[in-house]
Amino acid sequence: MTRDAAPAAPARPLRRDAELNRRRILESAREVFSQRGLEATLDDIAHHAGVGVGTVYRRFPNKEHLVEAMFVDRLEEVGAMAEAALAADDPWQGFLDFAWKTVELHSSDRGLREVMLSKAFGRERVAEVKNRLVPLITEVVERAQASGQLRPDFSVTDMPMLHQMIGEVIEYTHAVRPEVWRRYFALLLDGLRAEPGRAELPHGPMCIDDLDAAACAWRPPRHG
Amino acid sequence: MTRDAAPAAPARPLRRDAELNRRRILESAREVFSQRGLEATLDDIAHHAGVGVGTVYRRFPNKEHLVEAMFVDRLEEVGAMAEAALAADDPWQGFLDFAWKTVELHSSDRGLREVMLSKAFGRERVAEVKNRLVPLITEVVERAQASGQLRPDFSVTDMPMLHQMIGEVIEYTHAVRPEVWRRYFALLLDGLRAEPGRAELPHGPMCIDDLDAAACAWRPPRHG
DNA sequence: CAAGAACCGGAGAGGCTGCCTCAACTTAAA
DNA sequence: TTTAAGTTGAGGCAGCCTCTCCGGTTCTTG
Repeated sequence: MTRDAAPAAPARPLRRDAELNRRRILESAREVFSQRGLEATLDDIAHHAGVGVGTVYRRFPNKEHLVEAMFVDRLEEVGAMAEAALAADDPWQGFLDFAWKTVELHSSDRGLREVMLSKAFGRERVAEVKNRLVPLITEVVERAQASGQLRPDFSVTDMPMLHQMIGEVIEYTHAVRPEVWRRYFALLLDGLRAEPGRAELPHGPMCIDDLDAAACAWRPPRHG
Repeated sequence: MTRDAAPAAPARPLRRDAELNRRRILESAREVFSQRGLEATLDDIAHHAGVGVGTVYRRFPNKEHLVEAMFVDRLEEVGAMAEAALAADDPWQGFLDFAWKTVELHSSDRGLREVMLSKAFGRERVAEVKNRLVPLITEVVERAQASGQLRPDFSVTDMPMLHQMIGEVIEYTHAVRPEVWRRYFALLLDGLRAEPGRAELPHGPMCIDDLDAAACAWRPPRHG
């Protein structure tokens, strides 16, 4: 559990009810951010936690600090996944597992996806964890390449783009067919093998009506 | 050139200066929408055209009508591309050309991309043109499959998802490496061939710094 | 060369949304 | 019992966008 936000806090313990509320807020933040992304309001989170907005602001100076407190742990999870991939006997299988698992994580947590792919959220701590991830993922990729199973012209910097692409599919379709992203990720992975091959797609295509429904729900991103 | 927006206008000709302004507005709308997407304000467009906002609103009852007037023609272009694809000798080459050309169109016109992939913009006329596109594209796909070169488990409904994926790459990277999307589209297409094969990627990977810059600029989409 | 219809400009009304504050009230803990 | 810590939620403030309005300008026609 991440501690509160004060820089070098003397760690004065919170009053019992306050501590309870703090937990409730964190819990709600996790739920709300994962469903609605970082655009969720602190008002939303407060309401969802059954406390007043003021209570949230008393505990976290602003949204950014809350995000920070929220996502450091989850980012560490990704690190653990990378380590598991490196421990795998078959480098290619390790790579595949890592890729599927991280995308799965993104699919279940919109907030995490946004923190991972943008530098606009979270501050030092988040950036630091992310930096620690880079060499790890690089090795996952290079090991798979060295084993001759991942195409040699693939690059670590392609990884976030993979996530970006599938992230968009998830965003577009989650209300209609929350699992179709697997189809497109499989398609993508079929283009990644060094020895070309075709895996069976793990999910059928959408029908036109699904697509229509998705198009109705979708709103394009807002500026930069 | 699309005419003005009145339902069954008696076609009273505009005054010369008014007509000039109307053209200027349309031209600016095309430019501004294509660069900044449909989130651009009518104020922006007016300013860019060197006229007052009032002038825009005098000519187009609201933003939606302007969008409508704007994009019907461009959508027709896509239809023409599909027909060209059907006329190609090699069905697979036709499919490839169509895919590359449409994505290229999206890459140069953010507004068009948004109109294509969302049902929230444009009204009857746009919807109608889009509907006419469906059977055409279906045939492009099926012809490529019948020739045995496009993988048989591909579906027409996968086409918009391809565009969605690459659209996101474009969005994410255009400020930094406006052409990398080609790399990822090639990767995707490598997963689409029935007979697996590896084409040389038409664009190298980004370096870490580029990726960082892209991540800084990127803001996640805003709700639905 | 009027006269007047059509047109222009752009400040700002009106409406929405989101971040955060504060004064009045409640409660745990010493 | 006292009091510091905690809570609350309406509302201040700021930004953003769509669209209106009216004083002033410009074209066109008789």
